[in-house]
Amino acid sequence: MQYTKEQHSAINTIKDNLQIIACAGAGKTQVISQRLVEVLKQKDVEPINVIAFTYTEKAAAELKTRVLKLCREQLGDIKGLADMYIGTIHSWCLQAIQDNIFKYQKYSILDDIKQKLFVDKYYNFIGMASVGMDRYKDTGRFLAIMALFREAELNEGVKLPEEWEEAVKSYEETLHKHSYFDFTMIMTEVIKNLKSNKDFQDNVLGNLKYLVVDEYQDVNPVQENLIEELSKSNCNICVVGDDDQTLYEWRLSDVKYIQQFKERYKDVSYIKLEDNFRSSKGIIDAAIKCITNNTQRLPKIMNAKGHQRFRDGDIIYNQYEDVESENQFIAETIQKLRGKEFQDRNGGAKRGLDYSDCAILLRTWKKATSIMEMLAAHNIPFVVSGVNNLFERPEIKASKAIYQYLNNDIEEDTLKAYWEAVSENIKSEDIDAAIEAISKKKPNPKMYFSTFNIQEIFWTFIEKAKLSEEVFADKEHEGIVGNDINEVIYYNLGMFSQIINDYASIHFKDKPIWKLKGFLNFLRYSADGYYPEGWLNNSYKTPNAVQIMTVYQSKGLEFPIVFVPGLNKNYLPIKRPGGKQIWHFIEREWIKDQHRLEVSEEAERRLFYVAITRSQKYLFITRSKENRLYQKESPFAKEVSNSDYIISDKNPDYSHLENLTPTPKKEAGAIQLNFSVLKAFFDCPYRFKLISLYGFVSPITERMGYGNSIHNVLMEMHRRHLNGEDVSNINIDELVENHVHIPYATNIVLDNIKQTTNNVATAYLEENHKEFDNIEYAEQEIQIDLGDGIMVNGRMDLIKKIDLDGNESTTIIDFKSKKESQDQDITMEQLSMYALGYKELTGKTADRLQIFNLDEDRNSKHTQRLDNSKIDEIKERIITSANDIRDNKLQKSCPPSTCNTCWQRQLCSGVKAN
DNA sequence: CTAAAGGTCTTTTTT
DNA sequence: AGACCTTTAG
Repeated sequence: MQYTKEQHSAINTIKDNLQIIACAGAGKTQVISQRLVEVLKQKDVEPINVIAFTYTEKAAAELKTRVLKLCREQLGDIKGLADMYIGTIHSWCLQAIQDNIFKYQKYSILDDIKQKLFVDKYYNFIGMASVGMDRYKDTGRFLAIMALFREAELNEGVKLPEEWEEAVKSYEETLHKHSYFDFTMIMTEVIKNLKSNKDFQDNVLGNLKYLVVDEYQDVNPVQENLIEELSKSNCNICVVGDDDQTLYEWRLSDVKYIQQFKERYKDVSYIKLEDNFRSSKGIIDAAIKCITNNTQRLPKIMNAKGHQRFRDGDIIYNQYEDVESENQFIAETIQKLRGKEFQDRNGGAKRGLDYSDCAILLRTWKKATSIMEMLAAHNIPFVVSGVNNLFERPEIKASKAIYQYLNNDIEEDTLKAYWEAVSENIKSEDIDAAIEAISKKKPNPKMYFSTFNIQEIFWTFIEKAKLSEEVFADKEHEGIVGNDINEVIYYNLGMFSQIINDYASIHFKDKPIWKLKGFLNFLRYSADGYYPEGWLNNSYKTPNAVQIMTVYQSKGLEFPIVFVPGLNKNYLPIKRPGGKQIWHFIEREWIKDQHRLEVSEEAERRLFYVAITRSQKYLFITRSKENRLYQKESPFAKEVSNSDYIISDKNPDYSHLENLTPTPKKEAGAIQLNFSVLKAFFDCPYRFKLISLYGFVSPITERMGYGNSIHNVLMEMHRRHLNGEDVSNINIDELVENHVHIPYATNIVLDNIKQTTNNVATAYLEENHKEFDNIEYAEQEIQIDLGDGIMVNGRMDLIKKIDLDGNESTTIIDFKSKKESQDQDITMEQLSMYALGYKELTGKTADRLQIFNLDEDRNSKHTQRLDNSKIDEIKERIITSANDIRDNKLQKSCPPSTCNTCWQRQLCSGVKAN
C-alpha cells in the first residue's frame, strides 16, 4: 500500500494527540487501520490498551475487518486481539457498565418504539402528566425533550423549571425501577460512574492508552463529555473527521468539538488529508463550488488525486417541466450506462457497470415513490430502505385481522377472506381449523394474563393454517429484487412477529382484554409507519439493484454513478417544518447553541456536498416543477452550475464507451456470527433463516429470565473470586436480589424463582468453592476472525484448569438451566467451536467441555472430550456456512431427531422443500 | 403592491 | 396541526 506524505505522517503520529481532518475519499479508514497497527507494534502496548469508536455498527465491522487483516499481514498471529475495542460508543458503554457494575447485567435496552410503549404505559409515573403533556399524542415530543435535556447542554445561568427537573428524575427512576436503559442512559451512567466511582474509574481507565474517535464531527455534548472523562487516563487521543460532513446537528452533534480540538487538548498534531482518491476532477470541482459557499468551516482544500478521468458528459444538470420527464431521464440513463466500462482501482481490471453501481440520493422519503414507479416500469431492479408500506401488505393486513377477530371487530368470514387474499394456495379447511383453534383463546375478563399470549396465538395460527413458506410460493407473481414472493411474505410475517414481541415485552402483564385492545391501537397508531418491510432487514446480502436512499444513509459510501433528483427550493434546502413542536413546551433559550437544531442553509449545503462527493465519476443533478412548494430552483443548483465541468444535456450519448458484461462490484460484506446463531445453522439452516433472517421471535413465557438470572449470580461469584475476594461466605441473598430479574412473572412466581435461585446458588457454592482457585476465566468474551469479513463472537461461561492426579486438564464449562435450555444434545460442531474459541483466546488447546446442569434438586455434570484435531475442520465449516448465509442457501435439511424437538417446527411444519 | 387563499410539510443512530 | 411558502385576487 502506497501512502501519501500526509497519510504517512498521520499513521506514524502515535506519541502526540492527533487531529485528522480528512476530506471525502481521503482513504480515512485505511489510515486509521494502519495507525492502529503501528500503535500495536509498540512493545508496551497490548490490544486491551486500545479503544476505537465508530459511528455505526457497520462502520465498526468494516474497520475491525480491515485492522485484523493488516495485523495478520504485519504482526503475524498475535493473541488477544479481541481485547482491542472497535465499536460504537453505545456498545462500549454498555459493556463497560455491565462488566464492572454487576447489577446492570439484568438491564435491557429500550429502542425507540419500546420506549414509546413504556412511557405511555407508565404515563402517570414518568413525569409526563405533571408537565401537562397528553398521553399518546405528545409522547414523541416528550421523549425528544428528555433526550434534549439529557444530551444537550443548557445555556449558562439557566436552571430548568422544577417540573422539568422532576420529569427528568421520574423518567430515569422509572426506567431504573424496571431495569431498562434507554440509549442516553447507557452513556450517562458510565459518565456518572467515571466521575464518582473510584473502582469503576480504575478498572476502565487503568488499561486505556490509546483512544481513537472516528466521525468526530458528529459527536454530541454527552459523547464529548465521555471522551473528556476517558482522556483523564492520560491516554493518547486521535480524532478523525470532516467538519464539512457534519450531518447530525439536529441530533445534537456539534462541529465545534472538532473545530476547536487543538485548543482543548495539549500536544495536538494537526494533519489534513486533502487528497481525494475517490472521484474525478469534475466531481471534485463541483463539490468545491458548492461547499465554499459555507462560511463556518475549517480552511482546507481538496485535491483530485484519484485515477478516475473526467469526460465531458459525466456530470449533468438538467431541468424538466414535470417529474415524469425527470424520472424518465434517470431510468434511461441507468439503462444507457449499464455495461459501460469502469475501472474500480488504478491499474485494476475493467468491468461493465451494473445496477448496484447506481445510487439515487434523496432529501426526503416522499420523493422516492414516483422514482420507484418509473424504475419498475423500466424493469430496473432497485432497493429502498425507508419507504414504509408494510401495513399495506396483504399478509400484514391478514395477520392484524387475527386480532381484530379476537376483539370481535370483524367476523370469521372477513378474517378468512383476508388470508385468502394473501395466497390462493391456502386451503379453506386449514384456515377454518386455525380460526377454531384461536377462537378458544379469545380473552375474557376472568382470564389470567399469561394465558392470553399474542405471540403464541400468532404461531398457533401459522401452524394450524399450515402456512409454511412453501404455501406462498408462486411462480406467476414476482417478488422483490432477489427474493421470491414466498420469501417476501415470510420476511413480513417475521417482522410482524417482532412487532408483537415489542408490544408484548412491555404489556405482557396487562389484563387480557386490555392487552388485546392496546395491541390493536399500537398497530394502528404507532407501529404503522415505524417498521420497515421485513425483507429490507436482510443485512447479509446486497442484491444487484439500484440503491435508493437518503443522503444521510449514504454517508461513508461511494458509487460510480450518483443521481441527485429534485433540486428545488424547499426540498434541498428543505423548508422549515411547521406543526406542533417541542418548543411549544420548552423555551429555545434554555438550550445552548439551540440554533443548530433548526434548519439552516449551511447544514443543508453540507448534505448536498455529501451527496455530490459520493460519486466516483458520473453525477446527474436534476429538477422539475412538482407541486406548489417545489417550483423554484434550489440555490445550490445554481452554485454548482458554476463549475465548468457541468453541462446540461437531456440526451447524453455514451455509445463511444466500451461495452462490457455488466458485473456488480464484488464486495463481501462483513458478517458477524455468534455461537448460538451458528448452532442454529448447524442444526438446520432453515431454522437459522427463521430466527436470524426472517426474525421470528418465540412467545414470551412467565418464567423467562431465570436462566440469565442464575447465570449472573454465578458470574458475580466467579468474578469476585478472580478479583481476589474470599467468596465462600458471600451474601447470596444480596446476589439474588441484585440479579434475579423475571419481568413477566407475578410476585408469587418471582418469589418462588428467587428461592430456587438461592437454593441452586447456595448448593453450587458449597460444592464448588474449593475449586474456585482453578478458575482461569469467567464469562470470557472470545472473537474468531476467519478472514474474508467473517467474524465469530462467543462467550465462555467458565474455564478451569483441573489437576487430575498429576495431569492438568483444561475444561470449558457451559452452564445450563433445565427450564430454559431447548436441547441438551451437545453436537460435534459445538464441541469443536469451543475448542476453537479457546485456541483463539490463548493459543493453547483445551481438553474437555463440561455441561453443568444447574438444577434445583442437584447439580449434574456431563463432560465430553474436545477434539482439537477438528479445529481446522470447524473453521472450514464456519466459512462455508457464512458463504451459504451470504448466498441465501438455507434449506430445510435437518435429521428427524433435530426436527422433532425444534421449537420453530410450528412455523415450518417439518415439511421439507421440494 | 398587499392581503387572502390554498397547499404542503425532514433527516435517524445507538443492544 | 400549526407554520411557512407560493399563488392568486383585487
